[in-house]
Amino acid sequence: MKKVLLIDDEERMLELLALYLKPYHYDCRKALGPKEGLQYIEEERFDIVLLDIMMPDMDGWSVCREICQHSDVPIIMVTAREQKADIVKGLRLGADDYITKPFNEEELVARMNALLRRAKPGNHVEMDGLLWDRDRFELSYKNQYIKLTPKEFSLIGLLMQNPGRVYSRNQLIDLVWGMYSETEGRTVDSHVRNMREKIREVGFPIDDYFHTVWGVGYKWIRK
Amino acid sequence: MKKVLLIDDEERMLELLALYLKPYHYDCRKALGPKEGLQYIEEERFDIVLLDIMMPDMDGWSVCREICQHSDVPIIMVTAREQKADIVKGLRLGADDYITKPFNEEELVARMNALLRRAKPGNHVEMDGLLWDRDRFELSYKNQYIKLTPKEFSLIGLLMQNPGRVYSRNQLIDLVWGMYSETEGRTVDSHVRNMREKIREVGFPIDDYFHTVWGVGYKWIRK
DNA sequence: AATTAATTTGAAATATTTTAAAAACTGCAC
DNA sequence: GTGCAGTTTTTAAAATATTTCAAATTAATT
Repeated sequence: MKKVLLIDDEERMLELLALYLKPYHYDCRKALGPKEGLQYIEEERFDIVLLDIMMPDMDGWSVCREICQHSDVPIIMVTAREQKADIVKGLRLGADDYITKPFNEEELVARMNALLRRAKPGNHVEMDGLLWDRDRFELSYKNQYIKLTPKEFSLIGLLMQNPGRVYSRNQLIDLVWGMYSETEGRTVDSHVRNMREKIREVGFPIDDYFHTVWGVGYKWIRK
Repeated sequence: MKKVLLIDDEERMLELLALYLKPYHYDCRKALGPKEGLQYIEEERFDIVLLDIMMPDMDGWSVCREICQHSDVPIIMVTAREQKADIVKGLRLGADDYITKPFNEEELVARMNALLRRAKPGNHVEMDGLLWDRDRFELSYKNQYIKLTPKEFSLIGLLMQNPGRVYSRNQLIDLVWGMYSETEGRTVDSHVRNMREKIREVGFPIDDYFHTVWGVGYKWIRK
């Protein structure tokens, strides 16, 4: 499910956009105004941003530039019809496309998909703000990076990608260490401990998610 | 220099487009009609295609579909104004953007650049004063030039153009040395060391940007 | 309370990266 | 061709970081 960030200073427009996108199963986050938008950008990872460029507080161009500096996320500008000069300016600043109000549902979705299709797909899972990203080899929570060792990283990745499923110590060794590893089961415990500690430190409620299943092993539970 | 394929069935329109793009140093190939266009696509590699969708011989949609099957090249449709339904259709078929006739030079170029930027890493990247420029084969920091060997130059370029992504030693060898190189992974380390030293010397805080990911490889992080 | 399992702890064993220096190679001028 | 200067690769050591493992402690189960 693709995560979309909607930035507009009109509550009504946010609702409208979200309504349009609902049937397509996008996961929409609504940001009322540029400040809130930028805050979200810093805290979470999005697949695409829809940005209204006519906001009074801080102009859309600044937001566009800021976003580009912080990440590579594709941006679609939402703008009033017939302002070609502005459009060119936006594309120069780093936006990828624009759509003019009033717009129709079909075009909006088509443009979003065209951009998403071209953006490189990554391998990642996200749970309540905790983001596991294989390509970056990073685990982060609200833009705080948690430095993990390779074993810790693989371990939590496996569990997060299969929420609900219990893995015994032996299964974990087979899957993370590789089949026929000589490693003993108790070793897993050490890595689990170290990992839990590191994640606790950044404020993520790891104990609500990463559970010990007594006498069996460990599991990640989806809230 | 970016290679552009223009497909239209009017000689005049081809000339016009080429004329528009001339000052921007694109390398334009003109294809008169869809047949010729598809032939070029099969024979050469282009960075972008401008496709007129109103052609009598074979309709633009088929061409669009064909091109997408043959390659990943970004496509901008050129179309008469106010045919929103058509636009949506095109975006679904694999086009990335459209522009309506009559168009102005600025918008055309802006759209092309936006697409090229996303499709392919550009010819130069800049991070906090450190400038990597492929055309000049130069890395510089605050107007001090850092003399790098070819391997060092490619290495840092690859990493700077994909900030955040981890590259394993083997991936780096495939990408920088070329696939099927016999070079061993440890060799990368040597080049990394030499490069770090050279960049450190001019005062750039390379260690804040160029990170070792223990047990995995190296990555460039965007601050 | 007895039993069993999980967690913590720290130190030893392993693995990886960095450093440094030597060897092999390359393109170029003579 | 030969020799040179610079580049690239290889190699081996020292420096770091991770992984393992076993003993001590704590927690859960019966």
